[in-house]
Amino acid sequence: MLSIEKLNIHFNNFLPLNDEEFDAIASVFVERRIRRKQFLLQQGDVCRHFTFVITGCAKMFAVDQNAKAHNIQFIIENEWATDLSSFYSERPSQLYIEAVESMIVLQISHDDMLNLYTHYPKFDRNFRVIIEQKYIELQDRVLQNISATAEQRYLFFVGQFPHLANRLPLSQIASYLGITPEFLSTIRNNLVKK
Amino acid sequence: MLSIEKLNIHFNNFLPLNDEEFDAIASVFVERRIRRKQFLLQQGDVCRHFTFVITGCAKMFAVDQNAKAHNIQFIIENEWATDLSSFYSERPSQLYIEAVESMIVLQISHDDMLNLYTHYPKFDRNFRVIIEQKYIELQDRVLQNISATAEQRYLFFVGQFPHLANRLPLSQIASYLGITPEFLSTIRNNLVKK
DNA sequence: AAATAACCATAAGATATCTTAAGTTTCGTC
DNA sequence: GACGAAACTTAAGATATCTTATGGTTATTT
Repeated sequence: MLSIEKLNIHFNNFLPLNDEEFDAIASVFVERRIRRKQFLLQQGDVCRHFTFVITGCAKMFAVDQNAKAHNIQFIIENEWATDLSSFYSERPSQLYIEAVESMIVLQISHDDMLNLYTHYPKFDRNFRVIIEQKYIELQDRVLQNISATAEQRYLFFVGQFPHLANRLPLSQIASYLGITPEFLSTIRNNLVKK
Repeated sequence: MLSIEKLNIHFNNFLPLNDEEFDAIASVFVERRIRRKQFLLQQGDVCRHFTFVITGCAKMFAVDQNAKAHNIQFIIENEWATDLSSFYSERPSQLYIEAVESMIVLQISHDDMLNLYTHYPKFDRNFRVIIEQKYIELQDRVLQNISATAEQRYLFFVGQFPHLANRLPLSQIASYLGITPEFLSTIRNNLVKK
C-alpha cells in the first residue's frame, strides 16, 4: 500500500478527508526512508517537519548536563513525531528524535502545514482530536510517575505497549521509565520469582 | 469586567473571535461561583462541562487504592479545567476537580461545545493551539519526572509558578511533585541552609 | 566464523525518599 | 480572643533506587 494511503486511513479515525483534501496532502507530504540510529531531529536544530510514521520506531529524548539521555516517548506506526515547541516557535529544539529501527515516514514542511490549516479547516479539527488523545495519554503517564513504583510503571508500560516491550532494548525502556537499566533488570528478576 | 469578556480576551491570544462567534459563546457559557473545597468533578461522574477559570484555583487529582490523593495539575485564571477523556467519551471520570480557593468559572455543556466546533471552525483551531501548548508543558513535566531529583523538581515548580507556590499549602505541592510533605519540608530546609 | 560491541544479569555499598511519630505553628470558626 | 483543625517541622529507622563493578550473553560488523 502507498504510504499516503496509510495516512489517509489514519485520518479516517477522525473526520475522513474528501478528494480535494486528499490531493492536498498527497502533494505536500514527502516519503523518506530513515535508517536505524539516524536522526530525524537533533538538539540545536529547528524542527522543520511534521512527521508521520508509516513503519518502524523512533525515540524522542533529551540529554541532561551529565550527558545522560532520557526517553520522553517512543513513536511507532501511525503516530506523529514532532517537537511541537520548536516546530511552531521555529526556535532550536532541546530534543532529539532518533530511529531505533529503520523507518519509512511521511513528512510535511512547516509552511505546507500552516497552509493546510489555513485552507482546510478539517485539519484543525483532526489534529485537535489527535493531540487531545495524546494529551490524555501523557496525563496518565504523569499520574503514574507521581504515584506508582518503578515496578508498577514497568508493568503498566508492558500492558500498554506489549509490542514495544519486545522490540526495544531494556535500557531504552528503563530510560523511558526514569530508572536505571540495572534496576529494571532486578525488577524483572523479582517479577519472575513471584 | 464581565466574565465573558475575559474569555473573549483569552481567545485574542489565538484567532480573535468576530461578533457572531462572540455572541455564540456569550449565549452558551454560564457563570458559576464555586466555594473552596467544592467539587467541579468527582470520580464516577461523567465530566459534562468544559470549564474556564475566571478567578481562583482548582486542583485535579486521582485517588489510588490506598486512598491517597495525587495532584495531576493545578488550574488557575485563564486556564481550562476538564477531564478530556470523560468529557468526550461521556464515560465516568477517574478524577476529581476541587476548588482550593473560591472560584468564578464559565462553563459550557458537552452538547453546546460540540455545536461550537461544528458551526464555527475557529474553535477547532483555537482549542487545537491551546491544547498543543498544554501538551508541551506536560511533556516538559514528564521529562522532569523521569530525569530530575525531587529538589530540582521543586525548584522548577517554584520558578514556573511563583504565584502558585505561595498560594498553595505545601502538602498540595508535594502531592503534585510526587513526594511526601515531610520530604518536601526537608528539601526546603536544606535549601535554606545552602 | 571471528571480532567487536551492545546488551543483560547480579551483587555490594551508597543515596534518595518514605513511614511513623511527636511537637510546634498557623488557620478557620465560634 | 479561644479553641480545634489543619499545616509545617524535625528526626529515626525502613525501603526504593542508584552507582559501580564484574561476568556472561546476544547482536552486529568485519
